[in-house]
Amino acid sequence: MKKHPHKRAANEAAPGYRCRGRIWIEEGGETFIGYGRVVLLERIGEHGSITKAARSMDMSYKHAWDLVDSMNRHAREALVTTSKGGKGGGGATLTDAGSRVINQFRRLGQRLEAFLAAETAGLVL
Amino acid sequence: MKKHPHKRAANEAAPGYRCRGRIWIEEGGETFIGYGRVVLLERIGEHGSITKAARSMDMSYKHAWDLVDSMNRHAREALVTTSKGGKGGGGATLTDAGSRVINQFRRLGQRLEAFLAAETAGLVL
DNA sequence: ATTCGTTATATTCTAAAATATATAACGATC
DNA sequence: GATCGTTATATATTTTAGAATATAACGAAT
Repeated sequence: MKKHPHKRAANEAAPGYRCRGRIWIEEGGETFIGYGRVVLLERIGEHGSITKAARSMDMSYKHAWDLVDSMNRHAREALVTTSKGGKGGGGATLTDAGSRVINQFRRLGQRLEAFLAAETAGLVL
Repeated sequence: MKKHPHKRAANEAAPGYRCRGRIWIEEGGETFIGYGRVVLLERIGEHGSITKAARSMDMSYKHAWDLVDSMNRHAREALVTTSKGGKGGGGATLTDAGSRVINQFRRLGQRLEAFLAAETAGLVL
C-alpha cells in the first residue's frame, strides 16, 4: 500500500491545537467589564459584601474595591451600591443594572466560545 | 415637546463602549501562537536574525529566543531555523511553515476583529 | 459610649515577569 | 588562527502588578 505522505507518523503525537481567547468591554481606553470583574459582581450579589466577595475568590480587598470603583465610574448607572457602618458594618449590593451587565457579558462570552470552537474546528495548521 | 426618557442628557458624555479581545492558539495548555509571536516571526523574516528582530520591537534577546524555541517545539515543522557562526555570525530564517502560520493567524485575527466589530455594534449596555 | 464588621484609603511588601548582563560556542572570512 | 556578530544559555537586576498590612470613618445595635 502506498504511503500517505500527509498522515502523521505513528510515533508523532497529534498536536491538539486549540483557539482560545479573551474578550472585554472598554470605555475610553479603560476596561469596563471582563471575566474577572463579572465573577466579582456575581460574588458581591451572593455575599452582599465586597470583603466577602474578594475573600471568596482569593482577591485582596483593595483590588476588589478598585475594580468595583472602576466599573461604577464607567457604567451609566452604578452596578454596585455600598453602605458603611450600621448592622453588620455595612455592605454592598448588586444593582439591577449590575445584573443586566452580568447577563449581557455572559451571553457575549458564550458567543465568543462558539466563535473559538468554530475556529478550532477549522484550524489548518 | 415631551421628553424622551431614554435619550441621554446633553451634559452626559455618551459612553463609547467597545468590545475588544485577544486570541491565541494553544497546544497542550501552552501558547503556540499569539499576536506578539507573529510579530516576532515577521521581524525575523525581515531581519534574518533573532537579535535584530528582538531589538526592532524592544524585546530582550532572551525573551525572543524563548518564544522562538516555544514556537518551534509546538509546531509540526520548525517555523524558524537558525545557524551560528560563519559569515555575519549566523542568523535566523523564517521557514515556509513559518510564513504559512503567520498568514493563518493574520486571517484568524481579521475574523476576530469582524466578530468584535459586530458585537460592539450590537452592544445594549 | 462601646462594639462590630464593613467601606474607604494609603502605604508597604512580595512575587512574578521581563530586562539586562555575562559567557561560551560557533564557523565562514580574512 | 584571529576576528566577527550571532546563537545559546545562565545568572542577576529591574520593573511592576498584586497582595498584604495598617488606619480611619461609619452608623446601627447594644
